[in-house]
Amino acid sequence: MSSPEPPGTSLLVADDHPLYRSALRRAVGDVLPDVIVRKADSLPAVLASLAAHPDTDLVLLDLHMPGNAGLAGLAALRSLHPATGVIIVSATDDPLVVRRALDHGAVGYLPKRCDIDVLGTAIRSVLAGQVWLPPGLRPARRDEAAAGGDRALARALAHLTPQQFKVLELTAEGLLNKQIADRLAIQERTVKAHLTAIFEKLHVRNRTQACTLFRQLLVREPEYEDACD
Amino acid sequence: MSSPEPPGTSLLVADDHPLYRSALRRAVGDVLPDVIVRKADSLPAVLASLAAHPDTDLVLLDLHMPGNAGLAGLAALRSLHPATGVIIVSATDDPLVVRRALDHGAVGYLPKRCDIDVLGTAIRSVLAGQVWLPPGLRPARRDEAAAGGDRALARALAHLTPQQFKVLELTAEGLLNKQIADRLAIQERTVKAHLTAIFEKLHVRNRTQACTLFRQLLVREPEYEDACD
DNA sequence: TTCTACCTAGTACTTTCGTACAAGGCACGG
DNA sequence: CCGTGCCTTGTACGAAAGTACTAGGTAGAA
Repeated sequence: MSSPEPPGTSLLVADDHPLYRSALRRAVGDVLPDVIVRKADSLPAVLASLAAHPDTDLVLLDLHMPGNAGLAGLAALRSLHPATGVIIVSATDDPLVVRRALDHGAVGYLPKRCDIDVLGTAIRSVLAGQVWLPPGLRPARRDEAAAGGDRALARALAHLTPQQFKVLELTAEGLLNKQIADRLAIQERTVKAHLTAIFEKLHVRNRTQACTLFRQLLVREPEYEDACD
Repeated sequence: MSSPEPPGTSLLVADDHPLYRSALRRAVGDVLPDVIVRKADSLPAVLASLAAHPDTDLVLLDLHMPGNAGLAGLAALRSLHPATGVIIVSATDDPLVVRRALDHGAVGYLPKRCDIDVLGTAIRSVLAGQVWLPPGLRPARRDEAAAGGDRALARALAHLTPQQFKVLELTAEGLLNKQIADRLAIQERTVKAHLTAIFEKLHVRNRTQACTLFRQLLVREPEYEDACD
């Protein structure tokens, strides 16, 4: 606690809104000067950055950005980089969304309108290995027993390999096996092999049911009146 | 306006919570004494009641009840009984959900904690042909231009025949054509015929995509702390 | 009655999906 | 080096899905 963060700590800010992303990055830089901060504006960019810097300790992830509709991106991150922590940054403060994010392995949840000092507190807590939630949402942490199917879903998704995850995503978009094969530059037979493994891991019997499960990850963006950008 | 409701007006209260259902029914009876009020505790019960009483003018529909996850029940009602008005009664007051309900043909939205006199006002407004929303949610009515894909989805779903709707529901549950056929006591070929028609009406190419569209109707129940029952 | 929409079912066919079993290449950690 | 997990592909097959066209029965509306 006395040495807030080790020198090698690195962090990734993922938000598709340029102004907010910059503000967030600057805020982090102010609060934690010794931390390396990178940026990404889309989910592919996040994955690319993590691939290039596997030692990244923490990602501040916007729930809604290109290539990431809802919790799917979080699940993908958790599946690909289990060792990297994820704090969700979202305009939503629906307790249900918060709890689902935690179920899927987020270690923090940051409403977008929080203060800078809160930001610092949250990041330090998380780097210290704790889960951080805004004060108003703390109770959400407690109904773990009453948690819906998201726990099981998260566990199952975590067992998917990266390629299987991609196949599942494309399947959920309604693509044919052949189309998926073309997109991934592999044979259709390989797609089928992946799907068979996916079905087994998710405990479903066909692509429609797998699609249903995966679609539960999508969280709709609430539409607010204030057009502050 | 001077004669609030015609003598033959009939109304259906659909809520799976017995206490709340009774309270709602009594409240309606107090406010509108000349109205026939029926009750239903599940979506099948609602459909059965409407089948028995096609002249029902208005349904007070809970968004979450057995057989009805989210907006699917509303869409089914609108598809089967276009002439019957529907007021959504829900614990949710998410503006997005409100607007989606309106997109799918609801003519009113009633938060569960509203006063009795508000209830009367709402019902009278709706019976007079107006759309009624609680004061705090009126703005939601205005962003019709910015409406998401729900308008198009609602239009497409409204064109589905009752049987097609059932087939789509079962398909979205991940059932095989054969299983759907068994459930509906028809031949598998007939199921396929329905599905082909459904795909065309929804402008999709296979069951996975149709399932995706239909699943957009599901609205998650927010989980509140108060366990008042 | 005639028209229309819906539900149903048929034949015949192609395409897609999914499974079973086997196996080579590759990267990584013990 | 060896084991392990992942990705890939193969063969072969059966099951399911989807299309195209036709058509009878029924019920309600014009």
